[in-house]
Amino acid sequence: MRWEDLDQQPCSLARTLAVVGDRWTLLILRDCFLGVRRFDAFEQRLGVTRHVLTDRLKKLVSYGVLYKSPYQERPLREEYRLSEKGLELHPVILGLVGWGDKHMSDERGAPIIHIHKSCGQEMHATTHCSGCGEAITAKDIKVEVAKSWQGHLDEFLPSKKPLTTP
Amino acid sequence: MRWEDLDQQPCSLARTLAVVGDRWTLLILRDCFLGVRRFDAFEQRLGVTRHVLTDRLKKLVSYGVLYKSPYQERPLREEYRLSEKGLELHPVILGLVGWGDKHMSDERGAPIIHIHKSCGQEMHATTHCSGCGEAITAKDIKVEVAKSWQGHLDEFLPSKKPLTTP
DNA sequence: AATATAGGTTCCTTTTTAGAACTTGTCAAT
DNA sequence: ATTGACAAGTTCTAAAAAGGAACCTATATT
Repeated sequence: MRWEDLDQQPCSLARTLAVVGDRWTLLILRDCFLGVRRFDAFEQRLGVTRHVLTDRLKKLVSYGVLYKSPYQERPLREEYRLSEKGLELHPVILGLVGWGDKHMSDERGAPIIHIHKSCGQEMHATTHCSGCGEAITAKDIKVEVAKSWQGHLDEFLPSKKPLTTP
Repeated sequence: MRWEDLDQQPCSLARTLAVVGDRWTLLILRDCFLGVRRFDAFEQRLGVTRHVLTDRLKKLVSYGVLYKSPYQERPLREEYRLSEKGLELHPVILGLVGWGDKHMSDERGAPIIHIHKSCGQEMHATTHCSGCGEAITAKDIKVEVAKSWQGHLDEFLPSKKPLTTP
């Protein structure tokens, strides 16, 4: 698979990675969620080269994750803001942060805490089934090819034959 | 910021990206969650070069996300399996897949469906507050510097002053 | 007239990735 | 006994991406 074809793959994960799956994009989006909006602010906070930053912001705008909004005229200056589509990446950010809090923290613990405004508590994200509302882990889920894709994805799901003895 | 210092940053997102934030790693982990375990299976499914695959698998093992498990001797052959730590990345995968299902699908819809074994329903992931259990969106959450990090992270959270007029 | 600012673009170097061929230990077939 | 296949890599060269610094443009300030 070539990297530039990622958004044509029959896999939603691959298609999402076509948008956010390179070196700097998720760090840029983290800063967006923290309220950063301007080119030079991203540059200074991330230490990313201007060339790469220009490219990533353009890509995020072209996919509709960010949009440009003018904040002054003469000379025209625009800032980058999360669209509704971009805001919906929040669960991905929370998932990555939650894993890092648990598995990558040093003795000082998590640097940033999240507070649920409506209940006031310090929280981390938990993942639930949209059908029944119960909390889930990886082992609670199985996957299948969707009806509309059957016959076009036959070799995508590995067979469930035991691998250790033929 | 240099890319190789990412796992030293005072940010759990950055630290997680040090493990999973490069081109192929999340696709490799997707395949792990689908049951793929062997070097040549990853290579054929992903079309990644053997050099890069070797490097990424080594990195995932060194961070404890995967572990090697022998499935034959003479000659020794080992497969790569998700550790408990790796299994806990499932919410990240579900988050990316869910966003792609919603925003990157074509007219055939999502290619893969997820079924919650215990309730039997087709599901997608929803994100909840660990404190009160309510479903949340980006706008329900605010962030603060943790007590143990105060004084060391002053310029990390942007000030909340209005940006448009000084 | 010189300097600052925001948001880039251009140029050159270094690092990563792609693509293909080669290696190693073992087993099965000719 | 030799040949070929298999799994899991390693080694090479070429292409693509990222890093780093200087330059550009329009306006506003000193």
